[in-house]
Amino acid sequence: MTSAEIPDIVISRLPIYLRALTRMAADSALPTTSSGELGKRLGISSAQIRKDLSHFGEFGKQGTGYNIRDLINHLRRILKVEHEWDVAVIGAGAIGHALAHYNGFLDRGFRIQLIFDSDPAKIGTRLNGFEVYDVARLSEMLPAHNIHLAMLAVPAEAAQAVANELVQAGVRGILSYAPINIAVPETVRVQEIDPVVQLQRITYYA
Amino acid sequence: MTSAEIPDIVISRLPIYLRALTRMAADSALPTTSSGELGKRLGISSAQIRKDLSHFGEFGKQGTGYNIRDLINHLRRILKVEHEWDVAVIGAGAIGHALAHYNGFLDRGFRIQLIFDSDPAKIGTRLNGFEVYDVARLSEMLPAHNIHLAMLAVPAEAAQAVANELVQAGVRGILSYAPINIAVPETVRVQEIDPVVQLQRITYYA
DNA sequence: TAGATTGTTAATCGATTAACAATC
DNA sequence: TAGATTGTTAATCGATTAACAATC
Repeated sequence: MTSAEIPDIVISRLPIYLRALTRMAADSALPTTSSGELGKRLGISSAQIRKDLSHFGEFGKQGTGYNIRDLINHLRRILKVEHEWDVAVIGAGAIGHALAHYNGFLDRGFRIQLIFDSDPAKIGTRLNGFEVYDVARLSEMLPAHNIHLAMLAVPAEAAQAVANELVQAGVRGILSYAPINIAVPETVRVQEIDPVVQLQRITYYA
Repeated sequence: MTSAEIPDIVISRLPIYLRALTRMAADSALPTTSSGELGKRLGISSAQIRKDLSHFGEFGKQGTGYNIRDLINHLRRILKVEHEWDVAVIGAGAIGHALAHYNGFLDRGFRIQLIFDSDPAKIGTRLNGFEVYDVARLSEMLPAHNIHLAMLAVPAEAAQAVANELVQAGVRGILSYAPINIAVPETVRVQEIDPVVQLQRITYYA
């Protein structure tokens, strides 16, 4: 009954639940919600939500539903975002720039700490207050700052090589914006964001 | 036997296959590949790749595998990206800026045509050569330019209202960067990109 | 109490995989 | 021919849903 056996498809829905609940907490005066209400909002069946949550404990009350703030706290703990993770951004181009300026990270568990680039013209400049460091210093600086998460926003040609360095530097998870499949040891988790993949999932149905 | 009954999970893998094949075509001198080779590259079983493709036809040859260029063309046709789609970007902030400068769209089936913002300071300026238009002109300009796809890069508070306007303006698909669940009629397809959701899928396993 | 909603069970539904005849 | 690999079938595996006793 370790967490290892919980299906990844379940895990992938938890951040969606957490996001919707956080919004409900901000929008609504009511302290509670139900699997029915949450499901309607997300287009998911109430049974699926209850089943998903049941992998982790009993968070609701019959007749009443779920206390929103409590469930938020449970999900934060489950997803390990009760505290902030320090994150490095690799690549100070347009995507790195957008990431550095995005203000939606902090209250959802992530704090950008370091930004790297390989372009001498960018190294030493500042991006939203962050100094841009030489990517050559990855292996030195990530361990020194105890950083285990990285967002990869370099050109596709460079992505695999940089990913290798990240792994060497002790990174355990990579959010990759490069439109390629990067290969990493199975101890390292990769999630990728490729807008074209998402767009093509739309056009198929056109 | 219409395409409507093909599982969405299958559709979601096709852009990944297409992307990997395009890379293989560029990298390798060999004209063919096999489900085994492609699967190894993507961490997917060869059986699954053959099964997925079998929904659409017979594209391979026993003993030989698949001609890479042919399979690319089949997938482009299936995903309806043989020709480019004109796309609008709503929001000329950091994300809109990154999208406007991204040069990975055109050869994968998408061409940014119009950019909108609500900020008077941005309206009329240029972003990578594109003029930024007043978002109030959405409902006039999208139909005039025959645009049915949009990338939504506005603040979360504005996202639902803008999505409503997009739907009104005849948009059939939305790629949303807003960290909320936007509600649309079921004739409209939405895909969302939320880096925090992806990061939380990583930290769970930490 | 009556109404609402949970957590869980069992049934259903759907996706993945193993295996192999066909054949290049 | 021998080796390789497809497309497909059937079996297996896993996820979703319907239903309901428990209970707030």
